Amino acid sequence: MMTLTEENYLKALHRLSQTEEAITVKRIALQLGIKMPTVTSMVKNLAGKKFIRYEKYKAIQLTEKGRRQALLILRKHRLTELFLKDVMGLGWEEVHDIAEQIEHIQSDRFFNRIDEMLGHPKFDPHGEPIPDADGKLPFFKAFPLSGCEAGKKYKLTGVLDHDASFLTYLNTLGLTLGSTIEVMTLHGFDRSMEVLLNGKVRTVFSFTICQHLLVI
Amino acid sequence: MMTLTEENYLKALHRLSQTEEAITVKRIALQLGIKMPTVTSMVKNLAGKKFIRYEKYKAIQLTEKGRRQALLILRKHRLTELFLKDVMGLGWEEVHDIAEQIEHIQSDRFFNRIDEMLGHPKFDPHGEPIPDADGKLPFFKAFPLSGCEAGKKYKLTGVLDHDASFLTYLNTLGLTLGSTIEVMTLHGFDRSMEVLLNGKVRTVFSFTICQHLLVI
DNA sequence: TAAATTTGTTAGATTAATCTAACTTTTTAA
DNA sequence: TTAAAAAGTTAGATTAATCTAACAAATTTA
Repeated sequence: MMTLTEENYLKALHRLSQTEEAITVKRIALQLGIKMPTVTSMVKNLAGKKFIRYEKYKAIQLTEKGRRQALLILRKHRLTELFLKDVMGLGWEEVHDIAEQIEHIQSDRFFNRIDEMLGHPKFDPHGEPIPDADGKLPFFKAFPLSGCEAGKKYKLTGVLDHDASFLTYLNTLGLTLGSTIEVMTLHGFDRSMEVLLNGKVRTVFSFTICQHLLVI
Repeated sequence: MMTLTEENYLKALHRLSQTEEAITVKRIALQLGIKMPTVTSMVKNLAGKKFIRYEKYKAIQLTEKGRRQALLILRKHRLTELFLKDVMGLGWEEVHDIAEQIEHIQSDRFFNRIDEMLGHPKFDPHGEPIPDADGKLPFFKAFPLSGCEAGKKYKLTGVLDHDASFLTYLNTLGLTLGSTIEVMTLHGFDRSMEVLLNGKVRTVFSFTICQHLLVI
């Protein structure tokens, strides 16, 4: 049985493994808001349990066992978010913090029932793919709005920032998953862009915002 | 902010306060399945936080603050049980262990939404009264079947044992809340009784079983 | 390439929750 | 009413997760 803290480390490790950069003690510490020595000792613990590969001063890697475990927690998190939104009627900006707690509940019955009630969904309320019961991820082809061309029309399929403040901002613009985003003008100097949302609302997105919006 | 362990102590304390017997270190230790010295130290901690009154070698008492806190946890537990049964379709024998975990979730939004979806219910799936958001309990007049008379007919309104094995046994008899129980014969020697359930099933209840069935 | 900076590790302390062993107080019963 | 039993406390150890201070290795940069 894993502790709650171990589960949170695995989740963080998985998130960090999704970028190009190597997984370092520093990055884990930043991600979790704790100090490096704490990470060093936990990393030794997780290595002892074969969730990660670790050698002093080297980059850290999830093992297959660790990756699988992380994806099963992610599955519980994302199923919970969708349940909170679609069954319980909460907003997409408030589901993350609650799911963060419920994902640690130990009960297959509970999560399988959620999965059934939602009809075995493939994506959560932020457009993130939900791993299946075996820890396998569905194929996923969206890319960030920051890599888009002027004059084209896209569909919002996901967001990479799950903070309530960001999502509440999107709410005020009437932006939800499935909304259209037409890129009007690209500004090279700060990489911001002028956009038309749902054919109605006209505004400017900073580069940071564009990086956090996934479209197809 | 209370720790999970402190919350579990308060719940245990509240349960123990509902019988005649004084709350002792021994009873708390038995209730929680831990050793007495552990209880002594936690009891000092809870007294420091004004949840209980404690003097060495004396009986322990919940303060008003402690009682209120315990009832708020109980509220979350019982709302969750009803939600798991009525919204998620789980059986009354499997909801307790899951609710035991969910009751520690910190989110007013979550539990208020559950309360709303259930229409502000007054009783959980085991017939236990649900404290309101202020920690007040609804009036409750049921009594155990063990105190009943032969030849009379009663309605099952609650159970005092929430173990899956006990509830599964009731399931096999077709007993649910609202079922009728007619007491046919009382046996003085072992205080067991012959009963007729829902006018159909005839069986014998041991004294222990009768103590765990609440009726009106 | 050597010095400075950044990153990582070790050692040792702290807190919460638990334990066992030893001792003390209270209660029961001979 | 005192001796035995039960209940309770204290002292000290353990584990998980965290910290700070000090040191060591790796990387960057002048």
